[in-house]
Amino acid sequence: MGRRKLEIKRIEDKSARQVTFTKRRKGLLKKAKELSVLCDVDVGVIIFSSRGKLYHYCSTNSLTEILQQYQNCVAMGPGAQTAVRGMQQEAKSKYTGLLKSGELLQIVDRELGETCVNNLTVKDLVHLEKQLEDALIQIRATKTHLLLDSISNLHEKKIAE
Amino acid sequence: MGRRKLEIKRIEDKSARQVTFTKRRKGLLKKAKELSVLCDVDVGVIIFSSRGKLYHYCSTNSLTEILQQYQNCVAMGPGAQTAVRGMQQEAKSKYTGLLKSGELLQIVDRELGETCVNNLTVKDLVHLEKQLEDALIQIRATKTHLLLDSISNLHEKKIAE
DNA sequence: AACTATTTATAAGA
DNA sequence: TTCTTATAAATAGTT
Repeated sequence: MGRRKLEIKRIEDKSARQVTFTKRRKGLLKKAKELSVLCDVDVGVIIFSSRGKLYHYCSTNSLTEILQQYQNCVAMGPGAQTAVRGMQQEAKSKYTGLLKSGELLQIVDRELGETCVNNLTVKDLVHLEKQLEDALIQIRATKTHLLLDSISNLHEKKIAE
Repeated sequence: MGRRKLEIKRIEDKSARQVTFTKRRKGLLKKAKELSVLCDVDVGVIIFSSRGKLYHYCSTNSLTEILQQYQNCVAMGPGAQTAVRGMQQEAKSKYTGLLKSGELLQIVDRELGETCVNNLTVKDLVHLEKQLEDALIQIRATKTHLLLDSISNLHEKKIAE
């Protein structure tokens, strides 16, 4: 739909490619929205430009929700969801305090046991993911704390000069 | 683009809605593919019909990669997107195989050693943080992969009925 | 960034 | 439903 019929292959001219990207990206996102509204379905579109910039559309709050639907489709039954949620709560209350040396990691390791990752269930992975996230939060908080301490020290020294 | 101009709102007639869904779904997936080829970008499209049937397109091997990128970009600020990309490349080359049982965690734990977390340096924490991030990326990729596999299985079963 | 000649998508009809 | 066709919409090349 233009002056000429365009062969569908990579546009070599960088400038032309960029222009086409802008036009067609807009078009695709518009059509995704129209489809979702007209037909009352959930639609998600993700576009990563070559420079790593993200463009997206989704009919629900976030694509994560759509992923959640994938999970819901999984046969395990509706009870599995509640279980996962409960497990996350447990993890949260269990590790609210400061991360002791390797403690959390040991726990994770123990739970992982000798199981090969190919035999892990989604449930296991969700659990592991949550624990790693908690550990990261702790690590980052500690790091920030240390950095702020260093800045304070420097500041005091400067004042003392 | 049809005999009449169509207002973009839910089509109430069920039959007409189904016909439009079939047509526009095909169109959207085609346009997604064209965009990805013409402009050399990564594109993912997920469509969930109201009956829970899944349709999707992705330019890379699996939706897993794109969803992974999306998850990371959404979790962090938009500025961190480029950094994430680099990190993922690094993690990918570092842990090309599957994550062995607790292997990475054992490494982290060993590096943490007997040191109390309060005595760690910022450098140590940055290192630990990085490793946890890598582990998270692996876990998430594996989880998404499992989920998509489950969907495929379900889909096949449904077709088999 | 706008324009417009054409192609493409598709709404309604057969 | 599938195929057809008139028309709307998207967009390639131009200015």
